[in-house]
Amino acid sequence: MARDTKDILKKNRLSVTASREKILNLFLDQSGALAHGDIEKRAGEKFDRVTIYRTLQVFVEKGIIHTIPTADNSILYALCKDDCEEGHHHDHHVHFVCRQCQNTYCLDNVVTPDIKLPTGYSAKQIDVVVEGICRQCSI
Amino acid sequence: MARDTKDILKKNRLSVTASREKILNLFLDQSGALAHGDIEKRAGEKFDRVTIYRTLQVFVEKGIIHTIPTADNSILYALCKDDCEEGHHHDHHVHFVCRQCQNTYCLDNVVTPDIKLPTGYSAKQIDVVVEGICRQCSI
DNA sequence: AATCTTTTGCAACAATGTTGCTTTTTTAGT
DNA sequence: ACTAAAAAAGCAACATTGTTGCAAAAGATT
Ligand SMILES: [Mn+2]
Ligand SMILES: [Mn+2]
Ligand SMILES: [Zn+2]
Ligand SMILES: [Zn+2]
Repeated sequence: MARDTKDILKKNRLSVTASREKILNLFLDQSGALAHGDIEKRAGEKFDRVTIYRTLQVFVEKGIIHTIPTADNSILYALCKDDCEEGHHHDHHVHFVCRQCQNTYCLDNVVTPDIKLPTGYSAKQIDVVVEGICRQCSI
Repeated sequence: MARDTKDILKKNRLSVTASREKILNLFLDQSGALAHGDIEKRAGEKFDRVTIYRTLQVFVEKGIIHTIPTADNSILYALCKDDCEEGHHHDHHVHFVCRQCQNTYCLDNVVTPDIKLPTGYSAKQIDVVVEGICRQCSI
């Protein structure tokens, strides 16, 4: 349980609690994205499902984590490494879903491209999800 | 109930049934994407929920409709206008979610860009979802 | 340490999705 | 058109996932 978690929570004006530290640590210890279900399993039966839902919601609102769109009805969450703020995210990176290991990664260095839209449409946010084989799995 | 639906179903070697025709027609009559819930409402209480689930599943497998990734845990479906085949989709267009009317549209003429990935990653499929204001809503 | 505030856990509920089985409908062959 | 075989629909039961209100517990502040 690194000291980091307390700092991150305090910096975001959140009270420091066991579940918040635990859940935040899962994200810090992990390169990929996590679904609510993953957290429920890895947290080790310790926390109520409702607490996890509420914690994830607060983390998203504070700009600590962001959601990743998927085509299969599961919301994924990953740490924000960009300069996200409360109520305002700035995640402009591409997400990668591996068909083999099933993990989803933030490709923090791959910036979402601009998209030329037809007249009349204006873009506020662009999400790119690439599906394929990740580095680990192509070795 | 246009003649089209029967043809489309037959072309895909599916038996022609009332629910399949009804659901297929909802997609044909509609420019935007539909969620399972939308279909349940618009079909007018006529069909069992299970039938709708199974119909959507079959349509996706046959390449008649495709799913659209969302960040809010709802699977959206839209007609395939590209040359999709059974078990193999070829939808390479961008999807647009309007923040105002909440509709999701296939921008069939906007092709998904290539993404340069870090070494080791290989792409099989690229999904782009643009969020903003649609043409209708910006008038 | 005492108080005030926030978060947690619980229970109950709602919504969504799945499965097995029976009945009904469709299809294909006569 | 009639019949037999095959496929799909409907139903019920269940599983999973997400939501809400409220009392108890824990955290922050003085
Ligand atoms: Mn990300
Ligand atoms: Mn589409
Ligand atoms: Zn992988
Ligand atoms: Zn709109």
